[in-house]
Amino acid sequence: MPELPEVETVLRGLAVRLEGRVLVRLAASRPDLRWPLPDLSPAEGRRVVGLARRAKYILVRLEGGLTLLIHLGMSGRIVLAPPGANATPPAHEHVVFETDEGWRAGFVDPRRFGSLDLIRTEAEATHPRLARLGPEPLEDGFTPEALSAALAGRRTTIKAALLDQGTVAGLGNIYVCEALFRAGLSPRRSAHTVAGARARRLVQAIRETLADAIAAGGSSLRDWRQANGELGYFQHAWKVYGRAGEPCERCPGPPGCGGIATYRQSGRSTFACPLTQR
DNA sequence: ACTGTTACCTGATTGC
DNA sequence: TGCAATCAGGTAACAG
Repeated sequence: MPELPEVETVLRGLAVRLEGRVLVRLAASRPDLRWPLPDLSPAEGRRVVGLARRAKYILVRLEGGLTLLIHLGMSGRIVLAPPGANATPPAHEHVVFETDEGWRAGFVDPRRFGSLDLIRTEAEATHPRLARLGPEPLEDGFTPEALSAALAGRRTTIKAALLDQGTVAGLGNIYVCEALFRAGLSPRRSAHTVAGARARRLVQAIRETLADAIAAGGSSLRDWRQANGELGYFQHAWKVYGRAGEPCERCPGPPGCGGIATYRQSGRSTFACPLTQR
């Protein structure tokens, strides 16, 4: 569920309570999420030296060269509880961290597509889940040249290529739809035809979409919340996602356009304006 | 190597 | 109202 802006939002909320603190207790209430949970005892008693994000992963770096690697999957979130708060944990809270200040951070994930690993910090770059990720879209390495090089020769659609975390890291179904709308590119366009001016437009559109979403605290679909319990509000800024049949803001209105179209691409819902996205 | 499909899991919504 | 079918923000494993 959470895509890059939501993960970034969770990370920022979590950092406030974890950075510089000692993790005095880590406890799992089941043996696995998507994969078996690691033995968390090596992390206990260690100080958090910093938090970072790579793609949709949160990296909690601990003193002594260990990193907690968190992925929220489709339904994962972090629920913070202040010291002395009512001890009833939320439903589907599978793992909890407690700091020396008494704050608790619970990993809540009904669908359990999320994951938690404990790895050596020096092995981050070579970890199987991180090694093949493409460039961070908000960093300097994500250029039109890099994007068109990554798309060259690919016979799949631009939408599928952008959902591939090896092309660019952190996009999911919502932000791919939104970025393609902003770029004026059809989700069905062949990936390899996105080069030159189209690649420049797409890089810009992806950057702007993500930056705007982060500024809004992410999108709150259903009851998704930030770590501090607040709702993000970027869902109100969606131009196409979830807006099937509505007129798109770039179209002059009827006649001419049946509104925003929705269709399935590789099992996922796509939303796009059939007139302004080519 | 590349591409599309399936599977993992629960809960909310939709349709009969 | 009840129940079944469908759909969800992700990604790894698989088949072709």
